[in-house]
Amino acid sequence: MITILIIDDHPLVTDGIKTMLQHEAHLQVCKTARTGREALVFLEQQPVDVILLDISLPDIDGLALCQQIRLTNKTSRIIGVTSANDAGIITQLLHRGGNGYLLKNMEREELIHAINRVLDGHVYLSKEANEKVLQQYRSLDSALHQMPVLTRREKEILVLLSDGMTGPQIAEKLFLSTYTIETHRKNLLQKFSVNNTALLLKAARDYRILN
Amino acid sequence: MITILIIDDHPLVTDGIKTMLQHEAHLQVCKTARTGREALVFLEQQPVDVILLDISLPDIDGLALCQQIRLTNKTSRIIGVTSANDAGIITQLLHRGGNGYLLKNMEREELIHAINRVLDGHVYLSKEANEKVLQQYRSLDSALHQMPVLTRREKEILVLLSDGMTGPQIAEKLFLSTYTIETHRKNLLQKFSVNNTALLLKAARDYRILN
DNA sequence: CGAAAAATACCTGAATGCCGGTAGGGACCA
DNA sequence: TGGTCCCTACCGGCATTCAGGTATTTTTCG
Repeated sequence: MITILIIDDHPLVTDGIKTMLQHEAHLQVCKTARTGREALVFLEQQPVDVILLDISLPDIDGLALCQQIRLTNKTSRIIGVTSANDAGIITQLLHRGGNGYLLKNMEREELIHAINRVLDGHVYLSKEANEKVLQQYRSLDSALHQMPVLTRREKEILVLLSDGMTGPQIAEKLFLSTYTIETHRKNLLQKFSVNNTALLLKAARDYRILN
Repeated sequence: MITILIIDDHPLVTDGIKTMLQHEAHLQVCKTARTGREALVFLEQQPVDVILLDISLPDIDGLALCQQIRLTNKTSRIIGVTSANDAGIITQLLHRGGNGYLLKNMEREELIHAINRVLDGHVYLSKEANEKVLQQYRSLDSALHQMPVLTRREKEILVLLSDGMTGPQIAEKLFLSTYTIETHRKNLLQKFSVNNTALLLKAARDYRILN
């Protein structure tokens, strides 16, 4: 018996999914939660095999919830469900421990197929969703995703920042003025279009400039 | 007829793949390239349906090459092939326009299945590769050394910090006082024995609490 | 050589982070 | 019913970062 948890605040959606699954004897929806908190409390007492998570919840950040579920729940398979077909969400979801991605206008067969796939250890992405990702690259703004070109000094300082060193500490280590370090940091922030060091390091990892 | 380009600098690998595909009448390997440059030059003159790209090339960054191919080549399906089974590479590959991910120790059937899937508009990830991602989370159970025990609130705030949010921003999002957020941050810093947020996030990743 | 890029350094003001506390209320449990 | 967490909130003070600049020197390269 495969247990399923549905997280969505629209009864219409949860009912629809339950209906889709009602003739599958081995699939049992053991709980529907309307909020992230409700889901987390439930999961603490009773883990499930598959979690269908509405990412487009208005009151809570679905992506953060996915990551949070993953923190304490290593074996569950999480499938993100959304109506908003935002391309960036997919890689985000995988980043945060998701195993699949479905659109709300899915067919019954696709839902069941997706559940089987993720239980089998695969990642399942809906065809429509994947098309959106490809469109991202087809569109012109892919130039925006261009990897920033960093100078030697900038890379050096980026690494030291990722080691958690502060500006003054780096300055001392490299026998430079603190002003100089801050100038380099400023240029790094600008090149990555971010506004704090945590985001800078995150972006640098995304671009595989940092580990 | 489906045309295939293989990019790999090991003849052993390219030959192996060609052998796997030789009895498939509709699949034709029309070119093997040993360098990224060679592949790009070829693609300018003759686009192909499927590209099998060795990501673990020593002389060139395979992920960057994937992105570069995608910039000028919108319809080709790109499948990353690697022996190094680094979990982080998968989402990177998708982020840069890849459509699939295979390990070099794949079976013939899996290769053909993957080609069919990506041509069908899906994303294909090898089961083994996906398992690695999941292992990241499972390894927590056998947990390493003294991993700090975090409360629910602390985990939540840790995730938001890793998104680059500042204290005041998190406070606003969670309808809490800035003081409260800073208290939680303070406790997190103490639990991980670090003295700034960059090191906190680094440590949390080391403990596989964050991605 | 000459231009462009990179590296260095400085400044100010505002915002945020870090460190050392303290402290009340609620939940859980022996 | 008393102890122990957890969550919440507050304070002062100092350090650091961020966001705007400007400006000089050194390096790189056609």
